Amino acid sequence: MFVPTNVASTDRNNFVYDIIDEDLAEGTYGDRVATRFPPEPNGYLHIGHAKSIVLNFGIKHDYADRADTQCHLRFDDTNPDTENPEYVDSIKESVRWLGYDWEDHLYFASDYFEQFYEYALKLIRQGDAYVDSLPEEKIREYRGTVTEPGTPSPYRDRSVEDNLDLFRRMRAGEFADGEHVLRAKIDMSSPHMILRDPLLYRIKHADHYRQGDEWCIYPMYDYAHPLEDAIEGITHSLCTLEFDNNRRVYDWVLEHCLDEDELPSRPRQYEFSRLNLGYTIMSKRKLRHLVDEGYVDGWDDPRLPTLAGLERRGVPPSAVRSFCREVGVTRSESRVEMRQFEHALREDLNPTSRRLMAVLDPLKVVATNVEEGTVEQLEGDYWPRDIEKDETREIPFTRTFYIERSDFREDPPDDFIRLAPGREVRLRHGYFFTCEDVVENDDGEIVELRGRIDPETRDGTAPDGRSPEGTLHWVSASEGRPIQARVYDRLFDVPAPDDGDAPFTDHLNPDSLVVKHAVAEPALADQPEQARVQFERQGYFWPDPEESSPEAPVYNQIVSLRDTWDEDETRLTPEELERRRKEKQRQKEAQRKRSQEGKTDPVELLSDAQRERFARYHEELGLDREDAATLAGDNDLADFFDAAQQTYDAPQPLANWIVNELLGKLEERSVGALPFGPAAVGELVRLIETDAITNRGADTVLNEMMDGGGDPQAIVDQRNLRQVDDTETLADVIEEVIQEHPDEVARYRDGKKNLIGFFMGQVMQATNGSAKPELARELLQKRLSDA
RNA sequence: UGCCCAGUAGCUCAAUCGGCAGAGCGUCCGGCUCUGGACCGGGAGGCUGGUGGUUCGAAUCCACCCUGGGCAACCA
Repeated sequence: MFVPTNVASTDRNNFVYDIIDEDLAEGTYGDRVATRFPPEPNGYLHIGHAKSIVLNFGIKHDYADRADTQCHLRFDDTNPDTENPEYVDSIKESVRWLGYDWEDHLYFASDYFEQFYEYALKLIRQGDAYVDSLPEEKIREYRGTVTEPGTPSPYRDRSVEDNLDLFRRMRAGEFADGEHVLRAKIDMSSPHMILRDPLLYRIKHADHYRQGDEWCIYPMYDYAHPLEDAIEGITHSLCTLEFDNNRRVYDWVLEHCLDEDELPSRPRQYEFSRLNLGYTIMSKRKLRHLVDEGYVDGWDDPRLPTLAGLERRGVPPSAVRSFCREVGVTRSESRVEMRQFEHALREDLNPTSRRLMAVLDPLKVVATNVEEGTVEQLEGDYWPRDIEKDETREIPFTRTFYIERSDFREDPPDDFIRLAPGREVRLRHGYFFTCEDVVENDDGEIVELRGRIDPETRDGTAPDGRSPEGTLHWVSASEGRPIQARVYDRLFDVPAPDDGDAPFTDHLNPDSLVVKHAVAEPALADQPEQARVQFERQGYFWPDPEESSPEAPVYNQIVSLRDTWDEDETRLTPEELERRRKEKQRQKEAQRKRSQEGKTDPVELLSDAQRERFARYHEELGLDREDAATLAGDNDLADFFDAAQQTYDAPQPLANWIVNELLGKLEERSVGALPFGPAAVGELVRLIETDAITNRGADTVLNEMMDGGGDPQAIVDQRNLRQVDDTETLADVIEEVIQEHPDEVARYRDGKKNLIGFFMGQVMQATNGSAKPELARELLQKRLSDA
């Protein structure tokens, strides 16, 4: 079991953690934090799911010291057509592999079928659900489109008795598939398609892998999911962005199924963006296609982003966890570069993998001054000097050995620091070697290199102090052991194989798997079972768990070493960076133009009646165009504005406040739902305009009014928000702030003038936001420029 | 031509109540080195999608616009 690190819990904050912090502070759920990972057992898990698993189970660990936490593994198995136990097992296995433990919180949505049914009866009795007998196409037709409202089904107004009877008979199996459905009665004309009477249940005479033929009606996701969360006492229900729309039904279901007293602590859904990785695909359907059509070797093919594939490839689960923490949790869609994942792998593997030598693409080398048949045992450290581990192994050196074919160039470029004719290199853990001859076959292919070692350099240093630039790995020809090395590259050769019109299989990278007949030093056979090792200068490898055997070792490359010399087409050269920068600049410029061209006068968006009101606001009251249009465009808001003028007749300041401040705090509420009326706002604006309070003080007052109403003047008195415009008082405050922040003062005087904002912030904070800002700023600037 | 979501460094993300625009990756330069790895030091890279507004002060609030994505399954 892994122990979460402090880094993970304190540094890796995200908006979900902010929400949990707040709920904990307010006691929304007491001291409970319950999350869940709810896969449907219809496929294998992939790296995208890992993000969700790490988020959900990570919360359980990160909050364990502050709250009563749990994370459920729940199979969302409400569709009998696609689900089966094989997937259940593989999912459990992958969650465990990632290092997480659901303890005794293993659940199946199918266990709740009876409860779902009871809740459905409740909805019907409340008049919130009805049985619709329209055929499928008609339902679709009646739903309307994104631009046209839907029309109610003729069955929408069936009596509660009829609905109850029909629904019971649906369950009893009296009807064929598709004859009836149960629908929520919400709003067929809602601009949110999802609220146009969503389906709750459909008839499906199918065997369920856990329930058998017990049921012939099955609940839909939108209905089942919120109830599953509520039944299990989930507090924060985290899912991906595409469920954003569904949240409206989620809330509706809970608000109509749960009792009044359960609502304050009901589960809430929050969405985050799913993980997209470059050069691969993440859709279950497409992954299945690759497996079924034989493009890859099963769900656990090491090239696949499935967790089973990563496991087989040798990726350490700890690396997947830290990768997921690194990419973070946000609501903005993004595509993470593969190199970010590779970096996480290397970071994990570097301190934990022994170094060994293996030549993947062997080129024969003969050291002519070494006697034939002698085997000299050299000693080699398993760990580089910067890793504090001290272990060695013996490495046999012989007259004939292999080096990497790519480590020799007959005609080397300037910056090539490896072997070339006449050039000396260091053999890792061994002698300096100079190449003297190149032997080619009839085709002109290099088949052998000949040269001499310097016997004085056995310990890696020369008596005369010379030191070759390059160091090569090598393996004795007679003592080395043949192994098969499978070198993997990205599965696709484009960053986004999902995009575009061409079938995604067109972008398959033909070189995603290269099998090498390699040779490794003998010590490789002495490693613990399934040990991950680094083949020096190449990458990290481990034995394939399925196909490797002591007699015929097969090694998978987990990830290559970072290589700053080899040409890599995905490498970001300075030119490429410059190109991208310019490209971005161009796009911004183009966008600017388009946004200017597309700009419309907000007045054009008004109806005729609203225009009349706009004209009055703009021409008679003298409001500026935008404010007038914004107010006129919202009848409730405009009424509110008109009423507020009765209290305080100052149109433009009132409009400013209502549009710029009140509107921002309203969010989804309407002005009618506020705990205070227009008179209070009129009063508030009067306080500002008469210089009784500052804008910032007014903001504090408004916030308090948003929570519980109240009289502005009373709040001002109670919270002591009266504006401070007394020079002496302010000077004292400023003096104090300056004394407390000598560093910032120095930096300000050094030229970092925008620190004035910082100082203003301090002054405002010290005065509870009631310092007269213009005066404070003036005094501050004066005081700060005094040397 | 509806509703919802999102635009901050090349990439992924931060930025407390509106108050100093930062970090990791990548990149470049230097150091160290028996891995062209790792490590250490330093640099470059930003009109916070745009325009206007509110404010002493806007990445953050308001309006309009631009770009990208999601939603019209008896899938989840």
